[in-house]
Amino acid sequence: MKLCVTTPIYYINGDPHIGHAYASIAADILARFGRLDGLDVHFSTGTDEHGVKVARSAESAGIDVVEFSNTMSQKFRDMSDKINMSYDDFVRTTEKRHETACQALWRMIEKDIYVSNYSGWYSARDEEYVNESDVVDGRAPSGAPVEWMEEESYFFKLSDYQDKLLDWYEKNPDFILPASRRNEVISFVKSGLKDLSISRSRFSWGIPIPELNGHVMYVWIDALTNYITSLGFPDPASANKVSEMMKNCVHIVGKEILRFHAVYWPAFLMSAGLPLPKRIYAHGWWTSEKQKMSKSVGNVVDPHEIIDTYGLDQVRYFLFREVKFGEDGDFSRAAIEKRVSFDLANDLGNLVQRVLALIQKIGGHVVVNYDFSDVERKLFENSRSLIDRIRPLMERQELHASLGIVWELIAESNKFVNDMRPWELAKSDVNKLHKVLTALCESIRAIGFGLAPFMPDTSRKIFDFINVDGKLFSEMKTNFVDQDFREPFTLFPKDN
RNA sequence: CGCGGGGUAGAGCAGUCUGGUAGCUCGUCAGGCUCAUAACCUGAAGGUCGUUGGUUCAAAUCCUUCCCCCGCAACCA
Repeated sequence: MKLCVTTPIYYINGDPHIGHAYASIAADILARFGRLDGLDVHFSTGTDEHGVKVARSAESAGIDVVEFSNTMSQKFRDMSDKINMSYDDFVRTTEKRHETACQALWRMIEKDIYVSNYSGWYSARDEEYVNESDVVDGRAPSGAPVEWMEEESYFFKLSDYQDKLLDWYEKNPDFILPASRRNEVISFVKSGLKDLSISRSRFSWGIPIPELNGHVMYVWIDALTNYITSLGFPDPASANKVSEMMKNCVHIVGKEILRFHAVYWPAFLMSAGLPLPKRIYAHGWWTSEKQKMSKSVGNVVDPHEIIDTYGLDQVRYFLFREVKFGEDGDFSRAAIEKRVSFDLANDLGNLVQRVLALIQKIGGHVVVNYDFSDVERKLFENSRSLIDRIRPLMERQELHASLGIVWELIAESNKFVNDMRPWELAKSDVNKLHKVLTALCESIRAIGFGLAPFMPDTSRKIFDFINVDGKLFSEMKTNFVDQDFREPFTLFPKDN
């Protein structure tokens, strides 16, 4: 079984912020879950580097556009590494392989392409077309005057795909999630699709259209194609991989770019005769301390800063526990501090600590005993079934709910310790004590696996405590054997 | 009258389809327990379920009036 997971390719016009990290971590969680589940995973991310805005930013910074792109792209790569992202490939749209892929795709959809004139309100000062609804009194939002402009452009016959797309959405009701977003897309498509302008001749920082001087591809084909560039398209040797991976592909996107992925991209793929992805999942946006993030307010959350302050796994956990994936949420210091203290230190950290400390007290050795009574059996079964209960949630990208299930097991385990009072069993019933500890080893291992996609470092530490390999979920089906355990250390120290 | 979602305890939400004592998580207060960075248990406070009128033995739930909030409304990377 194959699984392809993608993040958007990030536009390099600004520095990475917590929103970029959020999308990337979400995709990383899905990719890690897939690998632990034994799937053949391809996980790609990258940067989107063409367009007039980038050319202009480079110019105003007095830097060559290629050098500018290198620098900015590296910032996103640094962010990806900072968040412990397990990507297999980082696609830059300025790479030669991507130019090849875009031009090949262009040829494959050429039957749906025609030349005409693109017209719209153009702001010479901003060097871009302005959305008609944003033009007020002949001025762009920037205040610059606009004029009606026409230029030759190539168009994609998107209008021909309206019915095919609606048919696809109907036959694949989970193609777009969450459902509320799917409804928006469907209503948009039903309102009627216009053909899409897919080239520009007014600027040159882009991918040249094959055998056509003076035109470069305009955003859509250039950007969206990255997903198959990463799979080796158009190399014939990769054809099978492209096809199989795309069928099992989950695109994580921001809600602001949903339409491109849910309408334009499937239309291009249909036109090219390539398989459509399995899922387009639109995530929400974060506010910062209840306010929209903006440079002028000064509340933009820098992933590096926040990770240095709270720790990587703490941040990864917070982002996917605090808010239901797909909805908007608020990022606040108070909220993350509370989650770290209560959920991580008190619930999770303390569970691991109290159990392993107990084992140390009895000499660091557990005599495994699966001859359970009903109480231990219940914890054992809930532990062994953990991943099977999470899997259907992960298949629908319900990341928040998945963590909720893990915390249910953590709570159950803590309660189990309270109820069984193993510190007393150590004096009264050693045989029973080892059954209790065996059940707790099972639950801690299950918790480690449940956390593994979300908090890889923490998970690794837990596995090391209990001598678990931790590479595949299938390990959870094996019984523990008698063994010695080392002294544990505190997973989430509270520094007053 | 563009399409859609929503207004339920301090916060975030479920419940509305298939009417029947208003629920979950977190927070607050009091007690118990304590192996541990503690957790758990017991009890308590806190809601006229946006508004108006109606149907009904009974309405958060069905019908109706009005108010408010939020998405989407195409070239936005």
